Amino acid sequence: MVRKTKEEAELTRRHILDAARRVFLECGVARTTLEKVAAAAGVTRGAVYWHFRNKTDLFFAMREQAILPFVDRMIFDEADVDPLQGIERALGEMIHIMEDEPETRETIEILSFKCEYVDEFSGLRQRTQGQLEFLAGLTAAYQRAAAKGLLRAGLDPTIVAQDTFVFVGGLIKHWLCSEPDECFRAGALALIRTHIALRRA
Amino acid sequence: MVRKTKEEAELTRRHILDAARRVFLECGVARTTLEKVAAAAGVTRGAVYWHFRNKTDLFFAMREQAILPFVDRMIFDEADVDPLQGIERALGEMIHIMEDEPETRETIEILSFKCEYVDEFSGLRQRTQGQLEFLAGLTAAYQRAAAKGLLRAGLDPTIVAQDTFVFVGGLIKHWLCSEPDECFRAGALALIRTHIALRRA
DNA sequence: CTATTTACATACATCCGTGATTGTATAAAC
DNA sequence: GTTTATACAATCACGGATGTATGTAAATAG
Repeated sequence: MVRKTKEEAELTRRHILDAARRVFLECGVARTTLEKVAAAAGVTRGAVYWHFRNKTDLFFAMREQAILPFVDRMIFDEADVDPLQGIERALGEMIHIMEDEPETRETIEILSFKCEYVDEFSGLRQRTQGQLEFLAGLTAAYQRAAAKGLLRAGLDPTIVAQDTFVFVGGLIKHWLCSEPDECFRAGALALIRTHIALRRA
Repeated sequence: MVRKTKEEAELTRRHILDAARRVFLECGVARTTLEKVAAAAGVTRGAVYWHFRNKTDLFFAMREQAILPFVDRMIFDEADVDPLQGIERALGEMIHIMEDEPETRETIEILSFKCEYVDEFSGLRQRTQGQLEFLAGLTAAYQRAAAKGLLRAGLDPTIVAQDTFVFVGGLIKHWLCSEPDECFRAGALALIRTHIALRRA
């Protein structure tokens, strides 16, 4: 049997994407061969080339799929009574996503440590749209906190937002570097709590 | 003329290392070919293979050379009257190194965005000895600050040290991502100042 | 029921990077 | 002054990855 129904084809497409993530994670993007991906997906390179133009296309497709749920859940509620708590909740949400959504975590791990930002990938390195929105959301939330008198006196909402933005970048990096059983992971939420508490009036 | 004197040979070795850094930075480690490195250094692959066993060897040699000065200058003075200011100075020093030592900055940029942590490189990803020492130094400095009553009440030195450690990781990442003329770079020192000020009693 | 398109598998041509081998002129050792 | 080791350059053989071209059987359209 060769020709598949549309639903089956969509299924193999997903299989290929899943396989790509696994192989990217294990071999790195550069050393990943479409042959390896195909084998991991139980198909041949023909199938991969049918669904994706080349490795780059496959990479971006995988990225898109995993990044979407991430940004969707990183929203700061403008009607929040306590914006600082809202920020803390959002950061905690990040940790939880990485904890119990392996697909997303693995993709972030690939983007962080398993690919080289050159040529067609160099565009990803500049702050992406999602990152800028996140920073903007942080800034707005801190401004709302300041307006409510919840922010410690003398703190510039813009600066603290950048500080938290930087903190998040480092947090993700170190969280991914640490082993699953390492105390750093268990302490991540405490770290976030301290981070926010430092800014509270 | 083929055979060179020892000093000349050492010079070509340095040329190759410099060229490797440039090519790694532009092409990424994976897409860097020893032919490119050789061409950039004005020699042939024969010379490269004479001085280095292979690309991995060359990579680690480049890394060692640039990382050494970095850790040397990241020392916390135990006799410091104001440990918090000592930490602030150390973090500022990092920024200054990245600003006016292009070799070190480029190497860190390669390590951050231009190589994939798989196989022979995966060992670099776990916290290295230098990183652990840095974290230990931070913790000790914060403990000294706490003992002197300089740390804000209720703060655990271990936690704040981890927080600063995470902050540093994020700071380097975002600093490298930002363009040289971007306001983020100019504001880095202010960010560090705020970061420390938040912890002061 | 026929024609056409789909969803792949298979086969092929090409290039590119690597490592090893060989060649060689000179510096250094004795 | 001869020998030997050095510091490369030049050449070669090889595998491996890519993209494309072709084959094909079944699904779908008409």
